[in-house]
Amino acid sequence: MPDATRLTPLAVMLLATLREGDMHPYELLRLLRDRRDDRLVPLQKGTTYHTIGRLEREGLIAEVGVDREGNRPERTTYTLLDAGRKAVEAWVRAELPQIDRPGDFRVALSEAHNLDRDDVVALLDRRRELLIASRDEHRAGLSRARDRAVPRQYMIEVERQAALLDAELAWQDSLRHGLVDGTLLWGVDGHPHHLEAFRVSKETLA
Amino acid sequence: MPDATRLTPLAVMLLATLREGDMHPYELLRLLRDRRDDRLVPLQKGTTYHTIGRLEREGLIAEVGVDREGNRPERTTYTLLDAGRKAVEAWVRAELPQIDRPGDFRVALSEAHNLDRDDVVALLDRRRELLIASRDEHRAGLSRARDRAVPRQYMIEVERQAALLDAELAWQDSLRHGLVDGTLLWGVDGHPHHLEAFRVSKETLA
DNA sequence: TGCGGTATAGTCCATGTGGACTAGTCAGCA
DNA sequence: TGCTGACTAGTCCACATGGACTATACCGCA
Repeated sequence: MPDATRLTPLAVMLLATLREGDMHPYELLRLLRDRRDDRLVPLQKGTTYHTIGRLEREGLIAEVGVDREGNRPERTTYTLLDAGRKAVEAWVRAELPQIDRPGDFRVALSEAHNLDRDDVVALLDRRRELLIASRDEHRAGLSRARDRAVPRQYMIEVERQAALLDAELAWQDSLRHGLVDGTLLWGVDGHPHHLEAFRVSKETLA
Repeated sequence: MPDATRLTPLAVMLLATLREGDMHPYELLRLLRDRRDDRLVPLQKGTTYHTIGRLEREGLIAEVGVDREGNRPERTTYTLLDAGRKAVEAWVRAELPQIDRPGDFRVALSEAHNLDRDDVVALLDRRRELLIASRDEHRAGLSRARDRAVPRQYMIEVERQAALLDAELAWQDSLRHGLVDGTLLWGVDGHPHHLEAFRVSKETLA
């Protein structure tokens, strides 16, 4: 019921950004680029406009007037609907425990601050199991390969993957600790001046 | 000159697999699936057939007869042309030093054994600089954020990325050591029975 | 005053992807 | 013997992506 149509990572970023206020597509794009969000998703113009159109047809955002400045092309401003807000949350909940689609996970992690602490911990715990299973499969493959005297040069990508999975596990466990023992402030507790702080945080990478 | 048209990761895998002998598309697909190469690239049927068609039009592979068994649909067998062989190598050379498109890098790494040792070291050294630059940028962003008292909850994705870049660097340095001090056998030295060993190595993940 | 470059704002088309569909074959089982 | 499900082999269509294109406004500089 939450949504039948699967959101793309870009769609999620656009919806999430619209929480900060009504905007027109080009403004969204410029904002995300200034914030270096092209680290997370490719930010192309064509794709952005198409995505906005789609989100409107799906009832997640809506037009709120067409303003025009001087003789420039008209700018259609959009607003985030409640369905859109819910769709983001559902998407984050769905992607946070996954390990395929690493790109999507990064986006989900960036938007995880919308969920509350306990939910994030639970979702990441599910992810942890998948990480361990995958790491073990890779290790098992490596030892089978050794048994069969397979030259190591063919296994370097598997070795790398195992190493990175270990690193991911280590990082995630440290995040978990921060979340459960309260070291890492979360949600409303975490930001003194609410949205202003958020806005700044995003610009800080530039 | 090497290629004007950009290869997709799947195309590279298909070309690389055709080195093991002439095959028809379905056989390629089944082989790659058995080898769990869907770890590296999505292996869909539609995409596979389209890619094969494209590779033929571009002159990287060629039909070598249409065989048919019983009343089943005809199977068009393809062979790897020399241009195709070169295209794979060029692609690997191009992707191995990059850090955007992590998925492509994994494919390049899997096929790196076609290049010789010194080339791989040189290409990875270029990549190392990019890794360090990116890691440092992420760290700089984090300390700027601290200075401006940006709540840490908004920075967790950046923290993660910095941590994973460190892990990647550590892994890559260990690979480099193996390559330069000869611990890691490479190229023809590395495999006692040539292609048989290779074939086995791929199946060993299953 | 005129020129070029960049920013604003958006459209359009070629290509790539992936799920749905077709259709025959074979093995197991009731 | 007939039915079901899985495997073989491939086609087709809807959608997403991204580069190219259009067109106006503004700023600096010569």
